[in-house]
Amino acid sequence: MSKNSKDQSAKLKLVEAAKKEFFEKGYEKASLRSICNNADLTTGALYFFFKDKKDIFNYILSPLLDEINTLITAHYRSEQTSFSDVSVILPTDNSEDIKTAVEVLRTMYKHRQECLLFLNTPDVSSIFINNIIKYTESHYSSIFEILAGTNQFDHYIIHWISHMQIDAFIHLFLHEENEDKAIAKVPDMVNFMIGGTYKVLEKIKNDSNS
Amino acid sequence: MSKNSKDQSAKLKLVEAAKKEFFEKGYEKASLRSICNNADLTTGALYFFFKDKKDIFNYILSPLLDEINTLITAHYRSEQTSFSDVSVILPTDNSEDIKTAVEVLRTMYKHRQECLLFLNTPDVSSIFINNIIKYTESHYSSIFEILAGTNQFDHYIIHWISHMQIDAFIHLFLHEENEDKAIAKVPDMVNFMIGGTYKVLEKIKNDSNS
Amino acid sequence: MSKNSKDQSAKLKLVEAAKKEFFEKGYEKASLRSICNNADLTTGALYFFFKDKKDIFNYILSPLLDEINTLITAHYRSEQTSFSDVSVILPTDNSEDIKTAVEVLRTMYKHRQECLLFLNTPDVSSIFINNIIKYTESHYSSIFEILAGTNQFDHYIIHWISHMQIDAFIHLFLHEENEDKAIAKVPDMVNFMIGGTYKVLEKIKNDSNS
Amino acid sequence: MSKNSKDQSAKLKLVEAAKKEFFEKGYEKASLRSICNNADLTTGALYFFFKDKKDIFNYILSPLLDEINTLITAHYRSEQTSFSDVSVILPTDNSEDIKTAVEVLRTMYKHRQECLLFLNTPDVSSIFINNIIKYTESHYSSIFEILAGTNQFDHYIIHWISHMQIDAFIHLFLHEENEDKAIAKVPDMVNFMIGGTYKVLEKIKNDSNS
DNA sequence: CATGAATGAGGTTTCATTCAT
DNA sequence: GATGAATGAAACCTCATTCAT
Repeated sequence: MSKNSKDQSAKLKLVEAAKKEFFEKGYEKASLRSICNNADLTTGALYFFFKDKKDIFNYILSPLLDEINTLITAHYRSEQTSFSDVSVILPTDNSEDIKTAVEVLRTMYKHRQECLLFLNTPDVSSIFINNIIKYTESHYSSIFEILAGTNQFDHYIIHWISHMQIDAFIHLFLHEENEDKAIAKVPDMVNFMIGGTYKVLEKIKNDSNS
Repeated sequence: MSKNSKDQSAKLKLVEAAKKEFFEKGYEKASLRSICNNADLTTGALYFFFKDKKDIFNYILSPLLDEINTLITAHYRSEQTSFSDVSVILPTDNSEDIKTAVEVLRTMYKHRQECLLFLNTPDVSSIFINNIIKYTESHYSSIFEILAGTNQFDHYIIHWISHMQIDAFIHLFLHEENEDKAIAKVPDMVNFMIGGTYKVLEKIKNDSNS
Repeated sequence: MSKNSKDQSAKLKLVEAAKKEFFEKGYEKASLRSICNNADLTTGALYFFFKDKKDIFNYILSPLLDEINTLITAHYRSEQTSFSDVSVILPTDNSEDIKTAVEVLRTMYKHRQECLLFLNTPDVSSIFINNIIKYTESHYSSIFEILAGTNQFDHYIIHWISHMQIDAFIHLFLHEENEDKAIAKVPDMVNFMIGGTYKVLEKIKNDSNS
Repeated sequence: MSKNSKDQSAKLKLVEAAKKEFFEKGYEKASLRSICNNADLTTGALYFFFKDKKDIFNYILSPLLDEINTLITAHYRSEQTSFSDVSVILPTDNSEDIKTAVEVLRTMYKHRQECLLFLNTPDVSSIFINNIIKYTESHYSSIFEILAGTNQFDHYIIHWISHMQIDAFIHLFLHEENEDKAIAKVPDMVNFMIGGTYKVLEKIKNDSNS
């Protein structure tokens, strides 16, 4: 046991100081010296635990990103197997999508600090987010082709809808610090997206019939 | 006259080199030394033409931002005078908004390079964009209250719709290099937004009646 | 142990090089690059030990200034308690002042190099010296009012006498490198000051009687 | 004639801007660019009129320094011829000295701005002032030997008295902006100096008799 | 006379990183 | 595990000065 309850392991102290520094100043402007000073340690100590600046940054984000990755890949794996009767009234039966999205949202709130940092670092987050958008996009692509009965339409609209869907969750997360309040807003957002998607599908059908 | 057609004025050379550097590396990581080297000039020369790093950055962006500001302020000035019969079929009569948006889009393509740089520099662009979102938001707020017949609803949804509307144009601009192709996609996006907005309004009405 | 007696700690080498540079070129024109070159170190090393240019400058002067401040404040504290029978033959009983002044002089010689640097940097020294002059002035002010029996006289003369008294010690320090020789000259200077002060007091008395 | 009464010759404008800049920032920190900007001219113009930074600085000071030099040299030339009966009551018959000093003081006030600048630039003024002190010193030296009847005394005291005498005028000039008020204070200062000098001479006589 | 452009050297400061101890 | 020292490169910026026009 440590002599003092305020004692933390050096690594933990570094990580805490780094989170603060990275979030406040951004990755580039964050100073390792500053991190070490705030952790009451020297730079040498940091380099014992971490390879370099990127390493400590990744170390902070990896629990969050791993968890999200797990959720997403699980989701898309299960999706390929299901996908049966789409003859429903709603143009998109995205109840599974929503379930996953809510899970992701919960994970984001669980690691709120890290997630804010992540979203504040576009160089890192954009790649990750774009990947998720691409998954979403290919998913919608199949649905659209089935529901519209054609693939003769501008696929940009699908990319955009996918982007918006992901962005909607990010926007929610950034504007509402309370997790439950955020989740309560999800149905409205989904409602909006369904309304929009329905309209778009309608137009595609009209265009293909004329 | 210049000896050689490849000769450009030093200021122009600096600006071109700076655009490239700023876009590739971002404002913070852009190096004035590097800009000057690429422009075949010394750093002293840059400081003859520009006060400091910020100054050359602003110099690059100001034509774009000035033009957009002019468009937007003109738009919102005219809006305060009109706003009469809303008893139309479409849930939102945003034809004027769209006209302005398309004008803004045209301006963005006119200064495409600068606009990409601008959007790539969140520290600068986020403030500007958030302002436009706020304008849009207050505009939608009035419309929603009238069309829904109540203001007893979560205003976050309006903020989000406003955000999406602006974001839609930015997304379009970033993903489509051809101006006319981009503009051709606007109706689809508007269609989507109308469909979504309609759905949201419907729900608000139902909720307020029950 | 160091490999070589010529090895000094890097900080010491920096301080020595800085003393030289600051004294020769003055604070403003002194170059940190030049200091580091002369200390066989890089500028980064300097910034490990010192916050900035001011910091290394202050580091050099503070032992001197702290010692002098201690002497002066002790002197003025004790003075407020004494100050009893002024019915002495000498117009000014400044034996205590002289004692303090000699102590200050000894401190100056103890840190001769630093003191020369200090006096060579008017931006820094003038504030410090003016404070001491002000103390001296208020001291003389009381004495003059008592001895002259009036305060109807031009107080500028007191300010000037105070200035001269302080300046006398500085002049002595700057012109005589040997401490004991300098101190040997103090009585003559005091003698002169007493002669002058006596004359001035005489005149004030005459003026106030007429 | 100029088109406009506000038009000044370019040289004059430069000189006025330079006086301000040099006085406010000191010689080293003064910026030629800044001077030229304030004079609404370019650096090239400055270099048409003046060789370099030193040149414009000297140009500003030379009228003052020339006038003072003329006064001083005239004074010391006349002095070598006079100097006859010293069998007077006053230890030093310095009526001529005072007359010259007052003339110098008047010249200083005539060029007050330049003189403040001069005194604010120790690198320049100290040489000039030391020269005057040396003149004064050699003058006092002769007087002391005659009046004391010996030259067996510490000549430092003469150097110091000379320094103080010059310094007294500078101090007066710096602390009193009104010329007539300043001159009115001269007799008190002279009185003090005479009192002090008398005391010192007395001591020298006593020492040489014992 | 004067401009406007450009140089080149120098300034202070910050930083990630390394390494002997 | 951790320290403290040191590197070396690069950062932004300022300046007196020059010169073709």
